[in-house]
Amino acid sequence: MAAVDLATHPGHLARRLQQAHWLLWNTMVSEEITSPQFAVLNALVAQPGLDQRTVGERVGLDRSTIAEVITRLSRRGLLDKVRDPQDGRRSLLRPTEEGTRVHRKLTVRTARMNQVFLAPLSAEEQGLFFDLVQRVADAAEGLRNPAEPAAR
Amino acid sequence: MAAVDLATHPGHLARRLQQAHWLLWNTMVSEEITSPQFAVLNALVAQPGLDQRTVGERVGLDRSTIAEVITRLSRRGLLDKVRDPQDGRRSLLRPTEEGTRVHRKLTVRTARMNQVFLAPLSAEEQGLFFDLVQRVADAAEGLRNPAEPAAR
DNA sequence: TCGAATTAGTCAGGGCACTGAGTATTTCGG
DNA sequence: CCGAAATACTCAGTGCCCTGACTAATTCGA
Repeated sequence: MAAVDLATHPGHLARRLQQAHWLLWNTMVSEEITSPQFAVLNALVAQPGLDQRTVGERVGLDRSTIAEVITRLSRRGLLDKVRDPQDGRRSLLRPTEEGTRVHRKLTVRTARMNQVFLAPLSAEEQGLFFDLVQRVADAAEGLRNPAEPAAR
Repeated sequence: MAAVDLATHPGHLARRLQQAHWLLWNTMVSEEITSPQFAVLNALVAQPGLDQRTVGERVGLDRSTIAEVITRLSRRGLLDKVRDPQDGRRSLLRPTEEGTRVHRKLTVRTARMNQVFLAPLSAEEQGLFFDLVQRVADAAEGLRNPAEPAAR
């Protein structure tokens, strides 16, 4: 009676979108390495020697989650983790050779997957898709840090 | 060197979108009841007496996940779960009074939250957002069931 | 009618995501 | 120089999400 239509709820849609992506990733890219794992690997290939916190920030994972992801990647031998001799709090990360190789392989597959994923949209629509989703996500993330204290 | 820009990856964007939504839900709707839990409650308010599988289908959760969500809702006393006397395989679900009350309360808050979430977009853009995201999600979900065997 | 599918649900296992509390290390102010 | 604050990370706890293997119940066909 008083129920709403979930199709009008952007959050529900967001969840479905991610599930859909997960499915496609799993079948077209890899069953071993997940999308967040690839994101971490990608960040380290771009800039080896980053510490955990920074990588997490770059790919959008909190301190706990990034720790888990790194543990798994390290267990698979795709990255090395060493204590920073300059600052004993940090762990410095860099991809292994195997990690670099895997990253290269998945990059190709990921590109193909993205095409399939966005295939239902025209080129202009794809641009729009990125723009709209990014603006919504950015705005909501912005609400987290209540925007620099106005005064001073 | 060979790293890609994650901003061009729809999957990464989808993940960020969902995280953003989760954050907003948590602060504006409820810290107790999650968005998937609300979706299940909503389906049962619309149609009490559904079985687990059907509810899962309606809200987009697989058999295992729907079972967990229902356990939690039931533990909180928001729904009743009874064996179908007509078909001993099924569990029939219906919201309790408390469940209905909670659903009503959250419906109001959810509407407010959705407005804030989509605030960065104009009215037309919001329509577009729904259309684009829905089409991408639908298409990917469609790939799961390889579309009715062409020749019978 | 009786045995082979089919169907609903459970269970174990792996992974993502967040919070709050706790530990170790560094930095900074007095 | 030394203690308080900040910083990086770990750990425990909760919840979502999926697969594959299993159990119980029903249905369907020979």
